[in-house]
Amino acid sequence: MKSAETIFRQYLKEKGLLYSKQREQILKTFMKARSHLAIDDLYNAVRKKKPRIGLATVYRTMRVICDCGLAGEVDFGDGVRRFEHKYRHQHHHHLVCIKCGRVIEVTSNQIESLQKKLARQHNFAPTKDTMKIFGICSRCQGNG
Amino acid sequence: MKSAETIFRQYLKEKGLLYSKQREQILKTFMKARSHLAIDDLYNAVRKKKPRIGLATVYRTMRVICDCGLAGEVDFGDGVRRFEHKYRHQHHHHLVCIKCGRVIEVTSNQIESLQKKLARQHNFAPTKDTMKIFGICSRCQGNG
DNA sequence: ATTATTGCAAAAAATTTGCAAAAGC
DNA sequence: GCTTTTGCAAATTTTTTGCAATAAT
Repeated sequence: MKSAETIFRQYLKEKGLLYSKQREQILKTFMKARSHLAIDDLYNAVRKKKPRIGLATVYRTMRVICDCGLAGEVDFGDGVRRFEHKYRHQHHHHLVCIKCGRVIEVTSNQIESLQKKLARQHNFAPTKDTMKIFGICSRCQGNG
Repeated sequence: MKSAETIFRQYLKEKGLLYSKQREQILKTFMKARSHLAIDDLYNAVRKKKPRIGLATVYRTMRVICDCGLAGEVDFGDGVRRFEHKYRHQHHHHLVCIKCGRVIEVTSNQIESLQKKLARQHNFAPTKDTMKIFGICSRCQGNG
């Protein structure tokens, strides 16, 4: 299977874009980091390696990384845009704890097929779907 | 069944808040309008009745209207915050057309119960859930 | 009379853009 | 060498906040 870097390089070449040091570093940092990072988290992490990098470059590069399918945007309803990994990650949904912010990833083939069925019933050609359940996670139910 | 206005008034009283002309007008305009309106749509609609109203008042009031359960925030992934009706509306999910922006509301008891099951499996106490399917709607599949 | 609310303008926060200098191919 | 990208700062966009004047009970 192709590495994330290979996918990125091929995508850039295909679109006539360049493989800059900055893009390389941002991809590396993103791939290494935990999922669900905000731009700011990523910006700070990248700055440790490349202190002079600009925030705009991180924004611009994350768009490209999303476009090539290695990352996806997620929104947990708190107004903060986050990115999650899509390389070697299967499609999943989220349980979002409204107390501690923890995010649990879950998969369900049954939900997938119900989604497909719903789309079919409405003659709707689906390209993407998201499902989130907000609530209190097991850890937080114990503490006040 | 209580009217939306009654619910709003009772909520305000209960919280020690006042029933101002502005709040009255914003609720009326919201209740009359189609669902899924952005703050700006609502602001413009309200201004036709009360030209001197401030945008901040609309923001502040919509928060109260959400808090009392008459409206809910929705996000269709385009960076625009919208509000939908929750008065006499059953819980539903959305099919969002990425071409024309049309939003189709759908309900599915099966999905609801799978969501509950998923939550139970993770010892997660759910308070809210959202599901959205993005894709091309039937109308748009015909055109180009 | 007392307290909450308003409109306005200013502040914040998040994201995008213009541009000259630098880097990639 | 030509084109894309970068860093920076400025501009946009969206939302919130401070505050003196006003309205609600």
